[in-house]
Amino acid sequence: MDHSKTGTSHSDSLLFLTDEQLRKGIEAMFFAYRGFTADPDRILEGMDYGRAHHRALHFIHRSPGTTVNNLLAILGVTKQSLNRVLRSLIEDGLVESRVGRADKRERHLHLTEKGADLERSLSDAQRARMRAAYRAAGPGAVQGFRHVLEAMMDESARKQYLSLKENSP
Amino acid sequence: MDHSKTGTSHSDSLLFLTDEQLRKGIEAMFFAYRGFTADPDRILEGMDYGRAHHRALHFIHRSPGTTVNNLLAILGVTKQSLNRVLRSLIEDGLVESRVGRADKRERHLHLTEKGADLERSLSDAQRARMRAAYRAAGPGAVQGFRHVLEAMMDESARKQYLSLKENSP
DNA sequence: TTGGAAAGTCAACAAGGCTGACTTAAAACC
DNA sequence: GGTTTTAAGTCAGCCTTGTTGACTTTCCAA
Repeated sequence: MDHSKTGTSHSDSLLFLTDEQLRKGIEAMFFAYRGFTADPDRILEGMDYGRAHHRALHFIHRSPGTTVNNLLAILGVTKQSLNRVLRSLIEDGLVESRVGRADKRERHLHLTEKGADLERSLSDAQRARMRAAYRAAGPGAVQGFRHVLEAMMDESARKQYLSLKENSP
Repeated sequence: MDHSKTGTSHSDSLLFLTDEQLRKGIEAMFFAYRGFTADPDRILEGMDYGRAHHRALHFIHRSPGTTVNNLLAILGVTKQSLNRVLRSLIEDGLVESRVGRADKRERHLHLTEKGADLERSLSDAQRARMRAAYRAAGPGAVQGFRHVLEAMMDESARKQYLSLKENSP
């Protein structure tokens, strides 16, 4: 297989896709993801919580009343892994677990006021960075950013991403 | 603080930056990063290696002869953490560590043929996904994608990202 | 020649993934 | 009504990848 730049570029209808360009994109993802998680990580360090707790808080906030099974599917982790995180959040009074009314096997998850406070401080920080990045890149860039990211997801992730509240495109 | 949609949108010269939009961007990063790492992860599972090994191989490939200290700065991990990864790669004959000529304290890292083979299979998979995403999103989107990601990085990460071989913009 | 930087090593630990086995309760099925 | 399936939770144990702290060896440079 030929991995030189000419290998993909000359035979390709989209000439801009050199391996060089692709490598830059890959590295951009790597470095940007670090920035993306840096602010919440900073807030959480020192507390007993980590990135896993942040993710749980985010998706419970986004979809109040979601079930444990739902959350498992979204986060893509095992029940045991999530349970550890969820247990500490419930014990500390950040998350409330309510027995389902229609189906009593299910537990519906909600943030308490305290949980909502932490979630807000985390997402404020993350949104601030995202907002700054969007502003710096300009309106046109935002659409492209989202398009590429959506195309990069696995099928199942894309479905989860697109589901729930559909909003203005 | 007001976190409703109107809180940021009405007083803002860039009207598209609603909290809703920002949340979508945040979730896009989360789901896309999973897709981004999925293919290499699949290749590495079963081998004794993980994502940390992939990262080391990538940056040694990109900058042959880089020193350990250099690599530490790029990867943003501790010496001990990298050392464990590097040791196994060297023991398995994927990476070669050469004593520096000018400064014999330094070790310069190179991929062996075997190491280059693995690196190639990993980056082939990752590039294929990136290429598909770029194609699906179209030429205009790629610029926007990169602009937003670059703006999202920390200062130090951005410098590292922009340094080394500068290529066609 | 001495101080300090670069590299490596050892020990111990934590977060957050994983598998496998098992319980409980409730729903769904036949 | 009895059986099977499902949702949740738990226990035990493992792995990877990150961390800190203490220490040694090498060797450059002031």
